[in-house]
Amino acid sequence: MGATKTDHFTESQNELAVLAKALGHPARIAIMEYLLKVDACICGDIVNELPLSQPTVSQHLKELKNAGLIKGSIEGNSICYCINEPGLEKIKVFFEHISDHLANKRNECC
Amino acid sequence: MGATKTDHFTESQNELAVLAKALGHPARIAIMEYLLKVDACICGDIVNELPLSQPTVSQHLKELKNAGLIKGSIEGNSICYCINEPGLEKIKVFFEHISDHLANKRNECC
DNA sequence: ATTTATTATCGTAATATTGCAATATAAATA
DNA sequence: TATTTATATTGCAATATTACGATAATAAAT
Repeated sequence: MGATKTDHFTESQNELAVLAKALGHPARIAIMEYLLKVDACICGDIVNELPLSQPTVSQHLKELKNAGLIKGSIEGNSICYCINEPGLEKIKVFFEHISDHLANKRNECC
Repeated sequence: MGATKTDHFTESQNELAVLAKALGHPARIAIMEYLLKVDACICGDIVNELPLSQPTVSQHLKELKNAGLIKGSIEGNSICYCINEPGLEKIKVFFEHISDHLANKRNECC
């Protein structure tokens, strides 16, 4: 045991879970926020922005990339990272759906 | 090692990470979707809706509750679970911010 | 070609998560 | 009160995540 039973859930559920999981670490939230703040593809200095070692940051970047939340391209002898919109779009839609539901019908039982 | 360095990040970053992490499992996405679908506090049959054992579902419910995404109250000899709006609001705002940023300025470098 | 700078991978230790059987708890009902 | 019903907790095994030092890989600059 210990492994998630992904095959028992829908593709959509697994996809959302992967995206949410990728954001489920403060370092990865910090990376996303930084990429938004500088408003550009950022080449390099993400490591300097975080209180973590270079290998650890590299690993977090890899996870965000695998989840489809950021993308990176080679730019000289550094790598250019930026936000990948399609990935974010999926989560955004999920929360929009939730908001719609909650706005339409307020159940008061709890 | 192995423990997340929460004290090196801001409160907001940790808070968002906790919320995202709670949604980072297909079973918990499924629970949220079910609570939305039935559009009511649901008393009981969540276990029947999921391909997991009762203790496992109970544990997932606990995690969603700890993260502030759902709330539960005792209702006879069962428990009434429903979505906790303030918790969802925080993540929604995070994604709205991201959307705004991306809408305003499209960088084409990647 | 060698150095320098930047990012990725490997190896490993510490910790966390996932899942379930067994058991406990609490309320309703016979 | 005993029984049923619904949910929670405990304990444990399997697996995943987090973090970093050491090392490798890559590409520009010298």
